[in-house]
Amino acid sequence: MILHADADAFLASVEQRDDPRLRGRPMVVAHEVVACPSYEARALGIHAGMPLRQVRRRWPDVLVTGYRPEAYEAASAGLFEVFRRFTPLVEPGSIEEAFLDVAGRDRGDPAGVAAALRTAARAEVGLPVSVGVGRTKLMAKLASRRAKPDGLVVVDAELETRVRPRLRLDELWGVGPTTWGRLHAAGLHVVADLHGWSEEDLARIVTTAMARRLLSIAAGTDDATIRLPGPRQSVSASRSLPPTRTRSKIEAVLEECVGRALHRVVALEGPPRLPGRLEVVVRYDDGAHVQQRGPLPSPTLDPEVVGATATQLLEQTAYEWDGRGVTMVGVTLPLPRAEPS
DNA sequence: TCTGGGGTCCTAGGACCC
DNA sequence: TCTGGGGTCCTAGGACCC
Repeated sequence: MILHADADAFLASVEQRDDPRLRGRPMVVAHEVVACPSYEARALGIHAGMPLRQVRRRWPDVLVTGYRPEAYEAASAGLFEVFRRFTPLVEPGSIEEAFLDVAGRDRGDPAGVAAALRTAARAEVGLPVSVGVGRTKLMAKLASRRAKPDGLVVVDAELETRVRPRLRLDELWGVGPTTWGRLHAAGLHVVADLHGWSEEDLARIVTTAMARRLLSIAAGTDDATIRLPGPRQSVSASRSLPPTRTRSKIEAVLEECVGRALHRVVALEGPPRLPGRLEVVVRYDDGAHVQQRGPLPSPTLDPEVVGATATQLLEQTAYEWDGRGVTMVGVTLPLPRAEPS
């Protein structure tokens, strides 16, 4: 069986763990906008993405904390240490969630393992972790969603048989607004609607990979394989800013992003990995993104060289001649595959 | 109806080689 | 010299995730 373990309101829970005054109270982790509300804040109607100003106006008593990235990374490391003690087959989904394969482990029934894992995470890391148990990754993930907050849900074979055909397609992991729009337009709403469709026909509506995945979900043969994480493929840094077209400001923010990204590449474990290419992204005040990519003169971690290339790519976005204001700039450093040498 | 700051994966098309 | 077929690699652009 597959477990999906997911820390509840991760950022807010770390803050509440570290500051007793925040416990049991509506609070948010925010910087201009809400990144993570505590469950007490969610009960009021506060959600991620809400402007902080609005929160302060409507709920003056809600407590606000800033970000502490180091604390979140440490908490994440602690959680994964606990996970890996239960099984080496751990597939990270993000800093706060993972799939675990506990089949064939001599540790009792999966529900018992899941309960023990929740207890261990609470005792050792101090965080509430919800766990879903299912035959496939999809089932485990849906189960953990329903287990929140701080709960455990097991989807056994019988429940799966009843639930699977009725799943809404937009609930499925990997189906976003675009794909859902296409499926909906074709009259497909729940998994059972896929009955009788061939991959060929479905691939005329969505991509072939998506068609294949959807049909495997309908057939109950969807993914139950844990994939162990490989080396990181890219490192990026970005910063949003008030709408501007002032070149010096934008270039300064870009330089800062280059510095942060390079710093993080240097900090990666293992042999050094030198980026040979660079991507620069600009977001305008209407939400549109523009990207420019190009090679570095040679693979390097030299901030001067990377910064110069970044500035050139920034020029190539032609932001200065665009009427719109720039609200975000960022860089991505694609990393070469780490070669066993 | 989407903040901000991260990431991954898939697909199409072109270059290049045999 | 031209045509056709095949494979691989790289890049650009999206969609989606937390």
